Amino acid sequence: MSTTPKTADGERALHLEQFVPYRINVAAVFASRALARIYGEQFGIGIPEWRVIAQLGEFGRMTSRDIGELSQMHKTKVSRAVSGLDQRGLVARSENRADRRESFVSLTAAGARVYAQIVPLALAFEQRWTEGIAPDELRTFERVLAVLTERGRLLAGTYREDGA
Amino acid sequence: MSTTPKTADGERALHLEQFVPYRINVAAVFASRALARIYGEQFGIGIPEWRVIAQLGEFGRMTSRDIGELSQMHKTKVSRAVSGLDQRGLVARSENRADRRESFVSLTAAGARVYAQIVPLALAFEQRWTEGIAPDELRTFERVLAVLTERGRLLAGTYREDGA
DNA sequence: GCTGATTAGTTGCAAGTGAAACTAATGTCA
DNA sequence: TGACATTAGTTTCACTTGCAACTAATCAGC
Repeated sequence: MSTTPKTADGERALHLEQFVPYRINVAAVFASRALARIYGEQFGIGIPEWRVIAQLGEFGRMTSRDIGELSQMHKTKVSRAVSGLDQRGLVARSENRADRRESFVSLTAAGARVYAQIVPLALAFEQRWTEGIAPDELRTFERVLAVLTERGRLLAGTYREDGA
Repeated sequence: MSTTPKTADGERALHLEQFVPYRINVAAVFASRALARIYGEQFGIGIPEWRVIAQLGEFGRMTSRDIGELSQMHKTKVSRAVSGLDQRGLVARSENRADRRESFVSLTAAGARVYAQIVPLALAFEQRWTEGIAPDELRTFERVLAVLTERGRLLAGTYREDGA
């Protein structure tokens, strides 16, 4: 694939359309946009809200801090997403008497219904998106993706989107 | 890797941390952040500006429309990036007498110097980022990424970020 | 148990974003 | 030639975002 092109003076040249950080970004934008359509148009839910719902649906009651850590979101993003979902009655907050700084967030019955409706749509999207790709190639893809994610986290520096 | 987990009632369950659209997004965010550090801190340049410079450095004089098409950016994003770079003297605009709606954009000498400085840094980043990954695995990764990008473009609907 | 550091979460603010409307120029077709 | 559609690029607007500052609560060490 990349044949390490060089300029006349021996320097390696850059071709944006082959530059992996750029390419992964473009792919991510398309995937996000397609997914956002699904839960945006049909449920009026954005990506941060979706991530909150997904975490709560999977793990049950948890704090905003844990939601942010698991879903890789900045604490302000989590805060706003939870507030919005709370106002719309999809999640409920309950005080933690043992530590009154934090509060537990959980899906309401309405929120659980939304979760149950979105999950099959999300999985169907992933299915259509990766359809026809050989399973072993997909596994390789996912393995490399995991390496790049972890190394990217380091190269991005001390910053973590959960705010620490 | 993904063993297609199911819930008690036979429905496939969703695990966000294994959900490919989510994972690719997280990886993209880390990569963008790390790269943005490089040309942000050292050159005061953001991602859209960087993409404009990269295209002009690779292809020479071109219109904003073409820049947007090649670098997958919305025309308003291109417009703002070009304006900013123009004000800072890194690009110049020249009228196309044959079609006065559009204008040609090209790197100035200063812009070309910035380009020449950033390219090796960007390539070095990519190198560090993908270091240690077996070449054939990386090729598979890139091939699958290309498929996902193209299919994502379709699944995202008629929308194209270049505005058409 | 008191003082300073840390943590969970919220809010103000400035910057960035895309959709839609807009301007100016060009293309199309009768 | 004239009327209408299309295109390149800009601007306006509403919305999202992350950072920094903030509040309230808990922890650490003496």
